Amino acid sequence: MSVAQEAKQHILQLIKTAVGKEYTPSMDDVMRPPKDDMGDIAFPCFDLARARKQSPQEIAIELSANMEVGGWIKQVKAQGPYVNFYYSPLFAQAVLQEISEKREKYGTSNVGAQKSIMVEYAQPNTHKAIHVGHVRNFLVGQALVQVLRAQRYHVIPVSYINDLGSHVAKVVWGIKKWHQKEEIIKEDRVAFLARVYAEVSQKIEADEGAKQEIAKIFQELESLKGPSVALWKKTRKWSVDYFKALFKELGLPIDAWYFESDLVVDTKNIVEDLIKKGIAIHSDGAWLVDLQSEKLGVNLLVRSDGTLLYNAKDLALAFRKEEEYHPMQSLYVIDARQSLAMQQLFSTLKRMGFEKELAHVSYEFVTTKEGAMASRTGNVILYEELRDRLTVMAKEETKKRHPDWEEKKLKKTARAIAFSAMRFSMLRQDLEKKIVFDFDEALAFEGCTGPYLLYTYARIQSLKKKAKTSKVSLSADHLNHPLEHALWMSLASYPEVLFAASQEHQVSFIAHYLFDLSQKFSAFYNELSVLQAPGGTREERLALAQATGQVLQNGLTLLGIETIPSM
RNA sequence: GCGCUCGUAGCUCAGUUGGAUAGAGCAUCAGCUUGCGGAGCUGAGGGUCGUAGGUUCAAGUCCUACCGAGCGCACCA
Repeated sequence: MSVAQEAKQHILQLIKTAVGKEYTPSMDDVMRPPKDDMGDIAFPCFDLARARKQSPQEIAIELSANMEVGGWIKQVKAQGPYVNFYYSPLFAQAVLQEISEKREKYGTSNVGAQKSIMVEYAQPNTHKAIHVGHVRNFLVGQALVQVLRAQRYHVIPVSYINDLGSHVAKVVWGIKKWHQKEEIIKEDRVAFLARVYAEVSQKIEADEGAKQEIAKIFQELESLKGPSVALWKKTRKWSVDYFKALFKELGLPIDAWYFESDLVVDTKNIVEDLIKKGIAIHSDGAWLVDLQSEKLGVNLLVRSDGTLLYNAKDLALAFRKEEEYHPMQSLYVIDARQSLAMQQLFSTLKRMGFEKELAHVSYEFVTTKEGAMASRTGNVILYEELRDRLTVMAKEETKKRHPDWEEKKLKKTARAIAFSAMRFSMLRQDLEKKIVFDFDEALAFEGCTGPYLLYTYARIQSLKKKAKTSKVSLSADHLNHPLEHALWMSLASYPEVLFAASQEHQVSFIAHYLFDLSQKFSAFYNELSVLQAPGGTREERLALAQATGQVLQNGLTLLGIETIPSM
């Protein structure tokens, strides 16, 4: 239990004692007052007022008079209908001590120690380009995995590669039709496939003959027999190799890879079984599971030409995962547009007797100002373009500040800054809100951005270096200034933020917290001198700064953002 | 038509699960460096929280209806 939680428990005990036996307050009954000068923890007396038929103001006065303060609690005060508690320097000291002892472990807990969770994310389609929409999925998935691991959940992150959809058949057809003899250089392979995909999508709009040819290729690919298979294998490998390199570049944790093309046999067996059991029914030549009684429409599994649909293969995937890892819970980090398909999947699995806990971690997609991105039309902002523009800009800015730095250091720093900007902009938004991508915003390094957080961290490192002492203060008696108080209160709350993020699958909580913490540190740093402060104060402020640096690093690491000592 | 999501300052977003006077960033304007890193800090202006009802001691938050935007709803993934 963190110091902050312990303190809250203590306060709950005080309240319980003062109120009497008929009442046991819970963690939810106490809150943060809206302003710092109102205290650190507040207890509203409205519920008691109703039970006792007494005014909440009177109760607040009565309760606060009946409480013994001491230790971490400096003062208890009735303010209107609230009882407000003020923490003492001993509490601040305990927080700083906890951080300096636990270091990179500060904020973690072991609530997940007995639970295994599989997290499926990073599900790109081969033969298509990776755009900033995919990037949101990758980075959210990565951060979620790391946040869950910080609560000691046993997490199995997996990637599912869609290498067999009708989009693949389109590309294979397009190459055979128009690009059979072209030599594609290695660097251009992935872009070439994306170009062909857009080209085919546009040209065959009303071409029934072409659609039939593509359907035939699809059948060949699914059965792995026929003249198109070799070309599919070759181009598929181009994409998969590219994904592996890209995931490595982003440092995505992935313990298992699944491929759609690898699930065909399993899927056919499952569908057969569903038909036998009467769960799947025949309709207009296709096979489907009727979920209308659950208001989920129909789950279409097999086309009238006998080929399999994505939803069917997802069933096989679920069983494959279960066989190989038997996780207690499975999370699917997938675009909100697939909410219905997800519900259909879960419902169908349930009818098949699949009993594990399943949940869709839904996030809204990324659009441009012109509207949704679609590989079909080529209206996309590619990952590489974003990365390269950010990197160039970060390098220019860094060079301006450090003309003496050598190329290697410059590059490493610029990369960290660029990636921090990209990651933070993708992670700071609530998952249920779409991101309207705008290059001007994405390239901003000021305000609520990744580079601002790195900058705060770098300043703290510089401070530590200049202090020329590794001695850490064990007291906090002088940290009474409102700016210092706000800072250590914020440090104390980090474990709770982390916990909430892990339970609600909202990594944005951490992003907002870190920004707020940075602002509080900057305000403190700007107003109060650390190195020039008198003896005891100097040591304590250094400890406060060091603790801030530690928490910043912990949080940034969970978000996948690498800190740098200077920038 | 049915379903899901969203609507908070000019723009982009928070708002700790119903609590005290609704907060940040960007943009605009005015300041701060012979003091630890100005990618920073301080201040100002800017709000009928989409609209109308309801629930209650208390509503940006919950309920209902409506308005607006986005997405989904049988052979795409």
